[in-house]
Amino acid sequence: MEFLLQPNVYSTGNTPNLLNLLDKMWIKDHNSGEGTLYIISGFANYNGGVRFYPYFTDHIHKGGNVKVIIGGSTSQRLSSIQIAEALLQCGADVYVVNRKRLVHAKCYGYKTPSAEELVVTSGNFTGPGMSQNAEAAIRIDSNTVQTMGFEWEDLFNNMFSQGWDIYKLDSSDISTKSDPGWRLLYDEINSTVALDEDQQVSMVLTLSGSDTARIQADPGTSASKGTQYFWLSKGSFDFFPALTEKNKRGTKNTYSTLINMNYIDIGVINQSRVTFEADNNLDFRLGTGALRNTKIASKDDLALITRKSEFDYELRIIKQTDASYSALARYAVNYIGNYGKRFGYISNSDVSSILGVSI
DNA sequence: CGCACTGGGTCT
DNA sequence: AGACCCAGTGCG
Repeated sequence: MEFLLQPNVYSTGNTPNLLNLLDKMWIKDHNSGEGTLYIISGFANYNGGVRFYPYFTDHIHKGGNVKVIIGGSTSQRLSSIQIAEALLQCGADVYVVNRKRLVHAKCYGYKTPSAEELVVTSGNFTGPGMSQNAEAAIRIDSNTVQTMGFEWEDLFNNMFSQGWDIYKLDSSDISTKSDPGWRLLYDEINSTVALDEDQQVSMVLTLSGSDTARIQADPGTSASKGTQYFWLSKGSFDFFPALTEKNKRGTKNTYSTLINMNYIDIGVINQSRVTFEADNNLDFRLGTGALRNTKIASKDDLALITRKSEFDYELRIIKQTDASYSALARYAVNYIGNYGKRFGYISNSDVSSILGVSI
């Protein structure tokens, strides 16, 4: 049994967030191909599931099942077209329940011939719900699940027999989207809504040696070879748009998207790719090629990445010697990796007052 | 020539 | 084995 309140506020089992709790339950403690994985969530978006798509696919190819119930609405942005497509492409059964009030539960788990496990949480199957929102979650072990008489199939069957307005989506319908269930889902990519106020934030990231090696390198040298990245935490999926682009060459699944990056310090506006290396080493990387050879950032300097809108970002390097360094660095509260890297978020309005510029 | 890929390393 | 860290290769 394990309880947590994310992000990294309180945990009885050294698990910082819901994403890692589901990692443990579904991937570490469950054998791919065995039984059925279950998801119930009122809200769902692409980045909520991006860590799991290769595993779901593998699990289903080996004979397992994935059953998903998500909320939908024609008037509210509950669950997205993109996550429904991704889950269907994994081979999952996807059910959309019309109207928010009917599904406000968030439960995750699995059933195998020998065990059933259950996570009950406030965290939705979304990027923020998985990591940065303050959400509680409890993982209930199979003995306790059995003792209380919980069974996933009973829960699903009872939900299906309530007479609710439920639409089962079909993978053969992805291109046409003729089923009315699709109209209960919103479009993450082509939507024009402004960011919520709580998403008008900047990421504060301490830079590692590999983050700045190519920035410091001279052109044409061996140290300048390869791609210039900032390595991020996969706990920051929610800071970026849906990572819906899959790799075209190569065999290891990656999920990425392009964002518009305004490199304030050098006056360059470029597209930058943010990539999750799902089948390689779980790297989560932000391409920052415009900084190559510029020498404007050194190890332990800060990158301040400001999200202006869905796809528009600004990047500022804050040197250790800059006056604003300490005021900004204190927002990088999440320790990640094993080399002292930290990241965190600060509201854009607070960035404005610290830097004395309008963001 | 830059960046999508590759595939290790290292610490927990 | 997970998750950042690092140093490239070779493709377009």
